[in-house]
Amino acid sequence: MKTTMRQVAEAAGVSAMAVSYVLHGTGKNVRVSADTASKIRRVAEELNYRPNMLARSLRNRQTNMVGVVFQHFGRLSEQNPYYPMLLNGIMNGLFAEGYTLALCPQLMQGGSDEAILDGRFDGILWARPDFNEASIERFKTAKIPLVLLHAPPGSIQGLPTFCADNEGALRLVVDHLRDLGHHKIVFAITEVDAQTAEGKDRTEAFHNAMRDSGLTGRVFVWNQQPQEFAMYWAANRNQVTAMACFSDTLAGNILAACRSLSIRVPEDLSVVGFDSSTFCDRTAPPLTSVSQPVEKIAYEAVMQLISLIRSSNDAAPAMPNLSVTYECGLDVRASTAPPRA
Amino acid sequence: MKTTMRQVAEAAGVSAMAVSYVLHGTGKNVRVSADTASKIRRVAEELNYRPNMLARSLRNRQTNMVGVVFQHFGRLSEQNPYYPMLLNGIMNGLFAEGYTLALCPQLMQGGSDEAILDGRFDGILWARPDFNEASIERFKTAKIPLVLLHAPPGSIQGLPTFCADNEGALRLVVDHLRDLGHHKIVFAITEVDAQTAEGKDRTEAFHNAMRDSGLTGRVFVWNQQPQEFAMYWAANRNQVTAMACFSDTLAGNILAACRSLSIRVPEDLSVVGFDSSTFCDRTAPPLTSVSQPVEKIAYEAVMQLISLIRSSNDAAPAMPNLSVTYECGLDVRASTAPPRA
DNA sequence: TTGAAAGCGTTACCAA
DNA sequence: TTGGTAACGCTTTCAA
Repeated sequence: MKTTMRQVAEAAGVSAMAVSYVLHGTGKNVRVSADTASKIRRVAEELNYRPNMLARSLRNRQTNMVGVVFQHFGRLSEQNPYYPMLLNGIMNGLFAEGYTLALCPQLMQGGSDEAILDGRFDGILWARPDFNEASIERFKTAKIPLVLLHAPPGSIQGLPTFCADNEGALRLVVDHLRDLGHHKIVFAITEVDAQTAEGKDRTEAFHNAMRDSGLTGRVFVWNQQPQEFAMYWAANRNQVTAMACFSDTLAGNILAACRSLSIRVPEDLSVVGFDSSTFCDRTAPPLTSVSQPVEKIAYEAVMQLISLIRSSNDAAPAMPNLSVTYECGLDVRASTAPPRA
Repeated sequence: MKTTMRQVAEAAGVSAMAVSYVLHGTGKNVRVSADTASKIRRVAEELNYRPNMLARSLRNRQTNMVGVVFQHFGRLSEQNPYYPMLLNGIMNGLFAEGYTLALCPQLMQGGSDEAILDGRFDGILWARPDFNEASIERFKTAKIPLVLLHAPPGSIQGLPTFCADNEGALRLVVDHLRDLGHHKIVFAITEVDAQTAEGKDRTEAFHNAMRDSGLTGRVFVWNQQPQEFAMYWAANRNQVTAMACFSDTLAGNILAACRSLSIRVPEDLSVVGFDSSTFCDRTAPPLTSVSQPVEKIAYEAVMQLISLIRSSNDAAPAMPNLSVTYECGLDVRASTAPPRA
């Protein structure tokens, strides 16, 4: 049997609330003499008392738990270190502030998101790229602190969003390729990613950057089947000398597809990834890629969420409309080169 | 304001427990007419009622939450996909059974492990390689379902453990290297890993395998400083033609160190990793490595934990002494070859 | 300075 | 078939 506060109180010859005050600093109208306090502490120690968090949470209406949703259509990639980096940022932020990170099936498996509302979580970090109007609406009416990652600014009104500066990033990519002499540049994206807000944002950013360079960009939506890539290449080999990819993972798959089709990178095709993780140093050839501060983004989103949680009791809720973008860089490696004459 | 069960009951003109029965199937002695039931459901819908999980957990003494401890001295590696694989296995098991995965700071940051006992978790999955006698003792007395990963059989009595078959794995490695013609084989391990139970187990397994092959094995404990490796090589270059490493990550670092010292792999030195993740295909040269079914191990450990949780209410607690090991394979890639004559 | 009592939202037990 | 009552473990308010 677990020891309860009452048992401690009884054994120490005091009331339950004295114990509560001494051990948790609760109750402002209460003063206990130093003697009593130390006696309570000793008795608690002797009885091996452990406060029950459930009861405290129920009473205090706060759980110190944050729900995190980061699953991207299934499984974590084994190749792309994106999620470890994301988790590092999240854990750094949450743990330093004493919050527990929870991944709950209802949130992760995309069933009903009632779990958001059942009192389990003080706040939600939505780090998954897919969300639709209906869920956004529920988020807003839920009145629970909520922060979104991967949500391009403007895609959502009234909720704080944290996202890479896709516009600037794709400008870097296009400028780099154009400076190398490329004109026939294609943006490659998977069918799945193409449906996310960030997918749409990067696609649009690509078009904008191309237009500003006086070029016309085209998009290759790939279902990740090898034969589909072979067909695309057969039909378009004269229309494309460079591919800017939505992610490193996709770029890696394209490198593999090129290898099996004897398409030489970068001689026949330049390839650019997005994320610039350690993964890019291991590919053959090493992958030129957009770098974004994943861990920093995650960390700052978490800290914003925590401040939102802490101020949610106050009268004036702190700026729920915050929208932060992060500047990206371009790490040039060996997968890009001038096109063949 | 959140709608409570009582409000639903009042609005429907019934008692709270009728609501509880209809919505959660609780209370066996209770029958409600079909009319009443549907009315209750309708009213609950209208009032947008959401059951409060905290209250239910407090009352039922179960949270459907499992605490997972997997942090290995700091951060998740960005190179080694070990943790994504581990998490995939854990999430597959937990989510399918409706459990929430929690990472809480007290458990992850190695402070006091009181969080184990404060009622938050139905069970604990200890997936971290470090544990000492004292913590084991607390685990046992805690009486909370607990399963350990990375704990070699025999290292812990009275708790279920799930682990790779290190003995067989290192036999595969030594046999492979011996068959190639190697005699001077060294087991490489980091200082940190050397202190874990699994580190000790693999070291011992290496010695056993070497002895059975009529060889004498030596161990290189590396603090991961480049100059330390340079010194080791300068002093031992004639005593070592092959290194069996504790992990892929370590093997990767050794490959990098070799490159900077112009030590050719595999001509001058054969290197073997442990885990055989996708990481091994990306290294130069691709890394020969022991394969272990990480995801399967994690999944089955989780399922065992869940069955332990479910039977912990029963009279007969289900075999707490289970100890499972998993057969490993050897994926031969390009980092091993016969030694130079 | 201390204690008694009333909740938080839910479920189990027992009477009706 | 129903409903009251007590309890889960803690904290706050109010009274002593």
